[in-house]
Amino acid sequence: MRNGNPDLRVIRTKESIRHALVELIEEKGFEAITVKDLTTRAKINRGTFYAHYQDKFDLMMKCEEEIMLDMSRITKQNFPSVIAALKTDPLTETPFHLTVSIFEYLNGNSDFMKAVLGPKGDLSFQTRLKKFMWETLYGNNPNALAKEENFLVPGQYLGSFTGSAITGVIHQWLDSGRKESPQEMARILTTIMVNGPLFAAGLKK
Amino acid sequence: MRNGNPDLRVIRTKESIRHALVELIEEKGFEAITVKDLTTRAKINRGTFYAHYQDKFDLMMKCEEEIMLDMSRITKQNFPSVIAALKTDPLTETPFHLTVSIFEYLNGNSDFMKAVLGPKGDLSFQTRLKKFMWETLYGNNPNALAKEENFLVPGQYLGSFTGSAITGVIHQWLDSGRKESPQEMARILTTIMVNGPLFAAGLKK
DNA sequence: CGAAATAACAAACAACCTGTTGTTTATTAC
DNA sequence: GTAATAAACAACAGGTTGTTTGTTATTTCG
Repeated sequence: MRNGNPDLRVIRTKESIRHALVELIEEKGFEAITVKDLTTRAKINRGTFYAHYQDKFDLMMKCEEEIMLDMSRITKQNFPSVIAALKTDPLTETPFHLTVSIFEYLNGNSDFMKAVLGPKGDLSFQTRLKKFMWETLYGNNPNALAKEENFLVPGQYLGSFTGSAITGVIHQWLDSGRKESPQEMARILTTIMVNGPLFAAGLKK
Repeated sequence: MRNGNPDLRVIRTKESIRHALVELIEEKGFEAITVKDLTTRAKINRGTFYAHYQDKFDLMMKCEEEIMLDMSRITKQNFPSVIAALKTDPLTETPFHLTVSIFEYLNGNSDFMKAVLGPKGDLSFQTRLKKFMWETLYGNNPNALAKEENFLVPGQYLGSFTGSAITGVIHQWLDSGRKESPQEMARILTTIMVNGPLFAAGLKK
C-alpha cells in the first residue's frame, strides 16, 4: 500500500488464504482449523497471516462481512420498498424479483456460503443471515413489529419462523447441488410463504 | 462401577462437568472451550475428564444424544401417528398436543438447549434437530416425500423450510426468556404453520 | 530504469493446550 | 478386614499460538 494503491502481493495472499479457508471448512470444520493449516494450504508463511488477520476468527469475520454487505446492497439499492410491496400485495412482482436476485448472488458465492452454512460452518453467521431475512421481509424494528395489531401471533415468532425457514431452504439448495435455477427457487420459496407449509404439502383443504 | 452399582463419585463428576459445559458454551462458545476450562470450572483433575469422555466433542455428543433420545421417546410413545393425523386434518388435536409436550420437555432442559442452539452453540445439533422436526411432521423417508404428487413444491424444500422454521421459533422462545407457556407456544406455532407466515402477519387477504 | 517502500519470508521464542503415562487414593464386594 | 476394582491424580512429550527477529523479494513511483 502506497498512495492508496493496493499491492498486488497483498491481493494474491488474501485470495490464497480465503480459498484455503473454504476448502478447510468443508474438510474438517471451522473449529478444527489451525492457522498452520491455513498457511500451509495457502502456501504462505505463518507470520504473513498474522500481518493481515488477528486470528482465524478475524479472517472469518471479514469474509462474512463482505457477504452481508453485498446482500444489503442488493436489497436496498434495487428494492427499496419490499415491505411496502408486501403490505399491499405479497404476490406482487417486487418480492419475487428480490428473491431471484438473492439466489443469483448466492449462486455466485456458493462455495463460501455452502461451507459456512453447512454442518461444520459458523453458527453466528447463520444467526446474522436469519436476522437479515427477517428484517428484509418485515422491517428492522422488532418492537414496532411486535405491536402490529393485525398479527395473529407475536412478531418475534413470525420473524424467527420466517428467517430460519428461508435460511433453511437456501442451505438445502446449496447442499443438494443447486439443481434448481434462482427463478425456480424463488417460485418454490414464494409458494410456501404464501400458502403456508401445510397447504403446500397438500395437508390442508 | 461394580456389579452394575453406580459410583457416587462418577455421578458427581459428570454432573459437575455438564454444568460447566453449559456455562462455558454461553460464555465463550463451544469451539473456544478447552478441556482445561471444563475441568477448572468443574473443579476436577483434567485426567479425570479423559477417564469419562474422549474429548470435548465426545462430551457434547453424549449430552446431545440424551436430548434426542428423550424427544424421540416423547414423539413415538405418545403420538405414534402424527403424520396420519396431519394428513386427515392438520387442525386435529394430536399435532397440537405433541407440540405442547415438546415445548414442555424443552422447558425442563432449557439451559442446555439455549446454549447449544445459541449463536455460540453447536451447528451439527441444530441440523439434527431440524431433521427431527422435519421427520416428525412429514415422515422419515425423504425420497417418498419428494414423490408425493399433491406437493406444490419439491418435498426437500418443504422439509428444510419447516424443520428450520420450527427450530427457529424454539430458539427464539428460549432466547427471549420463555415468557410464553408451552400451550401458548403450541398455539403460535400451529397458527403460523396452518395459515402461513404471510397470512399470520396480516400481509395476505 | 533505479531508489524507496513494503510485503513475504525463515527461524526462533515462550506460553499454552492436548492426550497419555504410570502412580496413588477411594470405594465396593466378599 | 481385605482384596479387587475403578476413580483421581501429577508429570510428561508433542503440537499450536501469537509474536518477534533480521533478511530477501517484489512492487510502486519518480
